[in-house]
Amino acid sequence: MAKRKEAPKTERGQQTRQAIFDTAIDLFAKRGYDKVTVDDICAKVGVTKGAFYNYFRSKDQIILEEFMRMDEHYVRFAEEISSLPTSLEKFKVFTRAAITLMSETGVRLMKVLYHSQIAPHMSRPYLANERRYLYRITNEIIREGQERGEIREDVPSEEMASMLIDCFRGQIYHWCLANGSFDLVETCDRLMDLLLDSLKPR
Amino acid sequence: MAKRKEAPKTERGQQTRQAIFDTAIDLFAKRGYDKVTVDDICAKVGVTKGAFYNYFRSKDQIILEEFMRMDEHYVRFAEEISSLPTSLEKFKVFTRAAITLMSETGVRLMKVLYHSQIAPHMSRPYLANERRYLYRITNEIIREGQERGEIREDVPSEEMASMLIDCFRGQIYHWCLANGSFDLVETCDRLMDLLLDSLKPR
DNA sequence: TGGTTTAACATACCCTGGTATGATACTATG
DNA sequence: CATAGTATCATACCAGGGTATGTTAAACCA
Repeated sequence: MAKRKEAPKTERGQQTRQAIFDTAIDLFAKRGYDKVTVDDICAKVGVTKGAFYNYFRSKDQIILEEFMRMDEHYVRFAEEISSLPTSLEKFKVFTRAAITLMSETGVRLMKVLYHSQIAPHMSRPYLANERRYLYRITNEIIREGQERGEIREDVPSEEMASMLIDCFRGQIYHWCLANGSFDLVETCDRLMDLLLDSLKPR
Repeated sequence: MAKRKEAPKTERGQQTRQAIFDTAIDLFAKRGYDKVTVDDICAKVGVTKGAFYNYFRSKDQIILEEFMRMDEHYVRFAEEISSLPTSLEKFKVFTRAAITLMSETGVRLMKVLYHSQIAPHMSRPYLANERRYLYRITNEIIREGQERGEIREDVPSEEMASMLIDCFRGQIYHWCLANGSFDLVETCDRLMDLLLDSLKPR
């Protein structure tokens, strides 16, 4: 599922791959993604492009992999909300945690991600992969809410989840466009207030 | 405001610029944006890169300019909805017209736009320019609705407009990610049903 | 009319992400 | 032990967007 180009098969390969990854993330954080060339990364690690492209299919993929790790957090969030009384509250708290995570990740990294995911050659963008925990958990919250009669049932849960995620994603996209010049969490809180109303049964 | 690199100052310049623009749009439509090089465009026009970059600051800007023309349509839409009875209906019809326009523009072009607008070096993205007609008109509809008591007043109209636009933008982003594999207008119609509820006064 | 400016291009080049291919060294197998 | 296979990397190269620097020719003055 992770779609890594190819996992290293030797101990040495593991280390090289890891060194490339760590160095890249470090340099990106310091200078910004577009100010770091693949050659820069390789030079600092002490290898050449041959090594880089043996383990990563593109420069973008470094960012994508860093982002995919974030998905792991969602599972933790899902556990933490299990005790909340209503589905609406679960949705609210879970989403807020996710947005906070984005915010902490920083606009620079998020911007690179949102940029690369919509690139012309990108075939199966990770962001839209409905098997991600983000989708599965959101869908489950909605579905449960519908079952309990706390959420309107005229829209299938999958579709509802997708629409809601897209709404917040629009805010994130805007946040990236604006280079993080407004508080993402705060804005999404207000959006949440709007959306929660529309979820209640007719 | 248009931020064109530099407008031609002679008749000949006008024609060259126009020829480059028309040829580029034509080639993009036929082969797709990323399958057309700047040299391709220049070759067909019969000039060199020197001419191209004298009139356009980047390859992306061709797309952006095509898109900026679409903004003109919004003014027409705004006139057409002026006779509708309620603000909610105005918002609904106006937004639907805008989305339909995107849909007709095609996912290929929209994808290039959404991709280039979020590029690392992009400083003042046109999409987020709040002086665009899209923002001004939407804001005016909301403001009027609040004045009439048809729309909740606990959120300032500018902020409300921005949030709503972002919601639909999230759908468009998703649509681009999915390479247009679902019906954008239809999906946005369903989203509209959700959002309208949440706009009503508390 | 001669000199000066400047718009409109042409030429040559750089930068950088990505690829194609080859060399090396380690491992498994007969 | 010889051979084949394979993972890891190095070298050389390409493509394509973008830039820096001329060169030409028309317009504009004095």
